Amino acid sequence: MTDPPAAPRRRGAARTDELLQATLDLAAEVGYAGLSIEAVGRRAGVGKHTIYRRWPSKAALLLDALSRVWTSDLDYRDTGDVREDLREQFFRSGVALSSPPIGPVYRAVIAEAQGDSALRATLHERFLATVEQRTLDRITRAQRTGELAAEANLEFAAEVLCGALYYRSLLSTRPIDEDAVDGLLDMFMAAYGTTGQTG
Amino acid sequence: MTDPPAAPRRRGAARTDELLQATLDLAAEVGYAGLSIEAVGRRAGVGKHTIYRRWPSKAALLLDALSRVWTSDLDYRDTGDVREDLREQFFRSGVALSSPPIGPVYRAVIAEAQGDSALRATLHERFLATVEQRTLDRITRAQRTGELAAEANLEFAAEVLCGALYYRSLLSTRPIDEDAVDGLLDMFMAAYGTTGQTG
DNA sequence: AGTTTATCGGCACGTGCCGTGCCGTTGACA
DNA sequence: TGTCAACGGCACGGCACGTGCCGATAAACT
Repeated sequence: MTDPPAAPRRRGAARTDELLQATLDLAAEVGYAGLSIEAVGRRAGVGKHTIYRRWPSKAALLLDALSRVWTSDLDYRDTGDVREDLREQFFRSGVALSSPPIGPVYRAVIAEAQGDSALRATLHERFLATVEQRTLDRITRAQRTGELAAEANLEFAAEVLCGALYYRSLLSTRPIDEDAVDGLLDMFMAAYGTTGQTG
Repeated sequence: MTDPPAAPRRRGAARTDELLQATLDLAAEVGYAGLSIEAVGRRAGVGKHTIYRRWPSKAALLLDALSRVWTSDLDYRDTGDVREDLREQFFRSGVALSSPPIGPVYRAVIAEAQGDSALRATLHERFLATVEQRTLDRITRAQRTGELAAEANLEFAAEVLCGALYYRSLLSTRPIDEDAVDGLLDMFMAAYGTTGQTG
C-alpha cells in the first residue's frame, strides 16, 4: 500500500514559479474576490510559509505575478504610422487589462494600493511609468520623423494617453472599444499631428 | 452618583447624519486603512445594526459619505475663458481628491469597487459620469461661443480630461500641480482651441 | 554511502473585520 | 401613560492576515 508519489515536492526556484502560476490561474478562475494568500496556498498545495518566505506581503506576490504576464505586451510596433501603432497597442492593452488573468490581478493590486502609498509608488514605478515611457518613446520617434509637431511637449501627452486608457478600463465601466480609442487618438492627433495642418 | 447624561441618544435621520459625519471624520483621522464599519460604529458610539439598518454594505455607506462632501465642488465657473475655468476647476478637484476626508473615502470606494462590478457601475454613475458631464457642459458652452472648434467631438475630450485627472491623483503618485494641469490643457487647447489657428 | 540542514506541508494561534442574531433599554409618539 | 420601533451592547460563525511550531522530506555536503 504505497501511497502514490503524486507530484514530487519541489523546492526553491521551481516552487516560486509554480506559486506565481497558481496565483494567475486562481485569478483567472475566481477573480479578485477570493484571491487571497490562503487560497493561493490551497490551490498550489502549499503552506502559507512557503509563500511568505518568498514575498513579504500579498501585494508583493501580486506584483510579481503581474510582471510575469504583463511585460510581454508592452512593446509598441513601429510601422511608421504612429496613429496606427498607438491604436493597435491601445486595443491590445485594453483587452489585456479587462481579461483574466491580468484584469483581476491588476484590480487586486490597485485595491491593495489604495491603502498603502508605498505600494502605490511601486505600482507606478514598475508598471504605469514603464507603459508611459514606452508610449513616450514611440511618440518621440514620431516627432523626429515629422509625424508630430516638433515643438510639442510629449511627456504630458504620453501620460494623458495612458491615463485615459487606465481610467476607462479600471475606474470606469466602459469597454475600450473602437470609438474610445479613435476619440482619444483624434484628440491626440488634432493636438500634435502635422498632417492636414498648416506648417 | 447619577451618570452624566452625555449626549441624548438620537434616532432616525439625525443619527444617519451623525453616522455620515463620523465616517468622514474617521477617514480624515486614520485614512483608508482602519476605515471599517466597526470603527465607524465605535467612533459614533453606535451598534453595528444602526449602520446596517441604513446601508446594505460598507460601500453604500462610503458612497453616501462621499456625496456629502463631493457635490459642492462640482460646478465649473463660467468666466468666458474656458481654459481658465478648466484650470481652476482641475486644481480644486486635484486638491479635493488628495486631501482628507475626500481622498481617503474616494480611495476606499475604489478599493472596494475593484472586487464588485455593481459598485463600480454605481461609482461611475454617481461620481465619474457626473463630473464628466459637467465638464462636457462647460466645454460645449465654449464650443458655442467659438472658443472651441465647432466640429470637435467633445464627449471623448471630456472623458480624457477627467481621466487624466483621476489617473494622476488616484493611480499615479504624482501631485496635480501646475505643470500637470497646464500640460493637459495645452494638449486640449491645441486639439480643439480656435485661438491662434486658421479659421 | 550516510549525515546534515534548510525547506517543506500541516496545523494552530491571535487579531481584525464582516454581517447577523439576540436582549434589555430608551426615546418618540399616540 | 402605554406601546413599539429604534437603539447600544454583546456574542457568534466565517474568513483572511501574518506568525510560530511541528515532524517530514529533499537537497547538499562529507
